[in-house]
Amino acid sequence: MSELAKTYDPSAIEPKWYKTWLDEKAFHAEAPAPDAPEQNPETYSIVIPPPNVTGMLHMGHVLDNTLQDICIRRARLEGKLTVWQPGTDHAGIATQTKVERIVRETEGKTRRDLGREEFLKRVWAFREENGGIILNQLQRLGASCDWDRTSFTLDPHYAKAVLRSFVELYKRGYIYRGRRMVNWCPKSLTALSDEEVIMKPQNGWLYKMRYELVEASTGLDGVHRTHLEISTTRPETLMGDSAVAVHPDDPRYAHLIGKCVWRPFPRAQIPIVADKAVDIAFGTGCLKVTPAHDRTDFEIGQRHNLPVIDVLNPDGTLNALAGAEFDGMDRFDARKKAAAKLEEMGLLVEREKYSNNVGFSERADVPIEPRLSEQWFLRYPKVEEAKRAVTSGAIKFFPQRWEKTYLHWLENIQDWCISRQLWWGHRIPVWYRKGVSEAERDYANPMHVHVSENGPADPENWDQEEDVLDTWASSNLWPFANFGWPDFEGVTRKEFDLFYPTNVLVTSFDIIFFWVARMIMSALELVGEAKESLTDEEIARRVPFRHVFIHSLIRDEQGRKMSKSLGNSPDPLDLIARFGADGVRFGIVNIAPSGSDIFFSEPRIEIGRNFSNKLWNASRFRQMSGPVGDNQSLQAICARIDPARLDLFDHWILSRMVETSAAVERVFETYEMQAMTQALYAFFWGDFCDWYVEASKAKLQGEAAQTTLAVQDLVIRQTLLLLHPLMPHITEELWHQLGYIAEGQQFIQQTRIPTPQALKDALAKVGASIDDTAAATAQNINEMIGKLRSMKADYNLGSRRDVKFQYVADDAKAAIVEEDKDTILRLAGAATLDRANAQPEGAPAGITPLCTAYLDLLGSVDVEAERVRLSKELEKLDKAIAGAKARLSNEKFVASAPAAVVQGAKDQMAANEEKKAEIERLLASFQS
RNA sequence: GGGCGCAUAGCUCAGUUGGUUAGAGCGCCUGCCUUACAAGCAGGAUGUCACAAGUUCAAGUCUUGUUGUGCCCACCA
Repeated sequence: MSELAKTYDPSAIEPKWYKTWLDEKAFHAEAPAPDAPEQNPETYSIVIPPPNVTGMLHMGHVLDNTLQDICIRRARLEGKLTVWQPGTDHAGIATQTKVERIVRETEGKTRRDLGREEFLKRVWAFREENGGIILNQLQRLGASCDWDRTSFTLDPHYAKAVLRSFVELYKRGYIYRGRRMVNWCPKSLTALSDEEVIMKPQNGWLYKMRYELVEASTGLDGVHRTHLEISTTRPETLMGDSAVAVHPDDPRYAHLIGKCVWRPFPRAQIPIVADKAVDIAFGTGCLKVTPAHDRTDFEIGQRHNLPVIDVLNPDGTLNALAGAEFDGMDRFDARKKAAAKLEEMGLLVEREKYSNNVGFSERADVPIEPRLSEQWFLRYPKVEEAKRAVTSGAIKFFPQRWEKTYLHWLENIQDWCISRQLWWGHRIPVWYRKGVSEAERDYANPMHVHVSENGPADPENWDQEEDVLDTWASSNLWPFANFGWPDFEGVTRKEFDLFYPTNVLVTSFDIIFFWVARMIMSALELVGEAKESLTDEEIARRVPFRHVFIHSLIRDEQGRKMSKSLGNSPDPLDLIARFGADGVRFGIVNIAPSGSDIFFSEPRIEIGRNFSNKLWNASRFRQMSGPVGDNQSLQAICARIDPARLDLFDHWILSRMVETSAAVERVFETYEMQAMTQALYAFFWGDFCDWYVEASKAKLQGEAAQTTLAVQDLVIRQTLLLLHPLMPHITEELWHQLGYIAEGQQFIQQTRIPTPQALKDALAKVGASIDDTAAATAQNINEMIGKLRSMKADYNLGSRRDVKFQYVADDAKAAIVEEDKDTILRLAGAATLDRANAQPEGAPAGITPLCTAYLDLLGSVDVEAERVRLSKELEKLDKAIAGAKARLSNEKFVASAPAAVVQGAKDQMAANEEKKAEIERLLASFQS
């Protein structure tokens, strides 16, 4: 134990301890060996939401992983066998796009220039180089993951699980091939799921144009028409129009149904069809139908057998079907050109500014195209059970309101397009027979299509499906694939039984659909025997986690999302360098409300750094106050307490310690982590440092010194244990510096954190039970000291220490004041505090819970100022008394309120009236 | 269009099942380098708890409505 430095320097402490923890495998846990005495220890497990393998740590990761680490480290302190499973996600589109860009920039080549095999080599090489970065960054944050278990979604064991899940779901009829409208990203050149499409309001134009009727005619409304007027935001696709639709009940057009209009270019007759999807009230009530390029239009087309005319290439340029003049043109250029051409032809009626929602590709950030294509789809399994998992309570969301979001999504669930036209990912384990064309392929015929984990026995006769799986179709196996599923062998089965289901999933709401719901459904379907439906008991056994802790998103100070392009995302490593990992952890949790979004602000992170320093200095003071005795256990410290020497302040701080321990314990029932930082901050800084330590300074010279130091050691010990999950490094360092480490133990985490009851019991055992009355009296003394300080400040004597006070009190209270006079003098900064029998002449007075105190101004009191001050106080009291009186005189209140509340009001009023009388007396004395 | 939140001090937010005179941090003002800590200490000012009605002995807290604001979902061209 060396002397601590004056200012805490985390850079010296944090890496040192992290390295030691790693070297000693402090975070590693595994199932007990078969011959171990304890075969079924209490366990606690979490799987990390795997970050993208090439990702960089951002503030969202900091919050998410700090919260997980808090849960994990607390579980260790509770003596549980604890596993935090780390790993990374291959992140199909994100990673592939990144490497494609690098290849393009450095070699001027596309992935197709390189070919699939060569390109994948580049991605693996890139992953080799960058794949560990984010994990190292998590280590710098202090994350206590079991790194020996680090997993990657393309590892062989994981790939096996992914293939197994595909084959099983296929066999059970959940996966099928279909030709459907999908969301197509013209930049990434792949299909996307609905969840990967972000709707954004866009300012554009609504074009109103005319389609010439083949035969002009008069409608039921008496209007003679030669044209139909149609509104569209996308004139560039009109070449793909194969009909115009009207509502069947629309009197304006009913007579035209079955007739034709001229599509202007390429000029062709297209029919007018009736369909209820048309909104009579929108625009003119006529809808041009482009089945290839709009979902609704596609459905209308299906109902009316309309041809699908695809005028777009996969990359978003127009093709030859759009006509020679548009062939090869970008879709947005084509929009202008099509509008111009309509205008030339005299068919453009008007163009008005218009704002509508357009779907954008989440990754590439370009407008997606609805596109008809052949894809693999998943009909979600166990949807009903997934709802029941939550409604039955097998899975609980915190905060609970997210359950509604989850259930609502399940109510409206659509089949999931799981194939991606990418190379980086799990290649779909389907093989097509060579020589059988796509047109004649029969998916039910095993001679045409082969689906298995290992492929056909005669691979030379088959071609494997080119597509890979959506990344989320592999990451949804994360909670069970990492604990040995599907082929449990030896000890992994035991591990699975011990660590699955995991206790809690910690994540933010934006991936409830992407990941959380899908994990639940896949677990319900795949963990255990194949079954049509599940009972509540089976659901409870299969779910991947018991709790889902949803935390908020971190935004910048103006409430904007953090993004690279805005440059508003602080670099966590920079913050860690300046404030320490513990400081950043404390700071970010301290500003993270459970409900709404978090507005990041650096000054608020500084609080964490400041708190670290406070903790450090309080420990330093302890070290300087006297030699550290036996601190190796709760019992050893308690044994150093002489119960006869415990004073009011000791009882008070011990009682606050127990209360704070209970408050922190409650936090882990609801995951309201912010409450933990607030409770610990208020207790350690506000109660312990500001009051207890200051009050005990005098005693350190006296006979009670040993007991006082033992109480300090006890409080600091409990604080370190309570704080360790949040601030692991500094607490570990202080644990060792102050001699808390027990014989034969290496780390703080090996200590069982005492429960509030255990603390009380340990104290009781040495005859030092906490005396609540004494604690309350100490509180009164604190209030009295506050009053004395305030009186000094009012007379500009705040910094003087030679101030003289007198007081008037009854004998009982005077005894208390006399008993603790030294402490009061010291903390109030006064020279004397003498008991007087009557009010001294012309001295300003203050009413305290224990006495009326008078400040000796040596005759120089400003009478007028004093009167103003007292009048103000009197006013406050009058208000309080009037309120209490009104209530107490109300019979209904006295009759129906709980007795304690009524009594409280009475006591309060009595005390206030006493105070009031005192003030009135003082005021009167100034009148004379 | 449907759903979910939020609205409390200048700022960011706490405020348990309704129950004394509504709190914290930051910022601001005053005074302190008081021997652990200036990343600190002491003191101080600032609130029609968005608005309106209702329930109740009692409402920041519960109910309804209004306004403002944020987010999620949805095929109005």
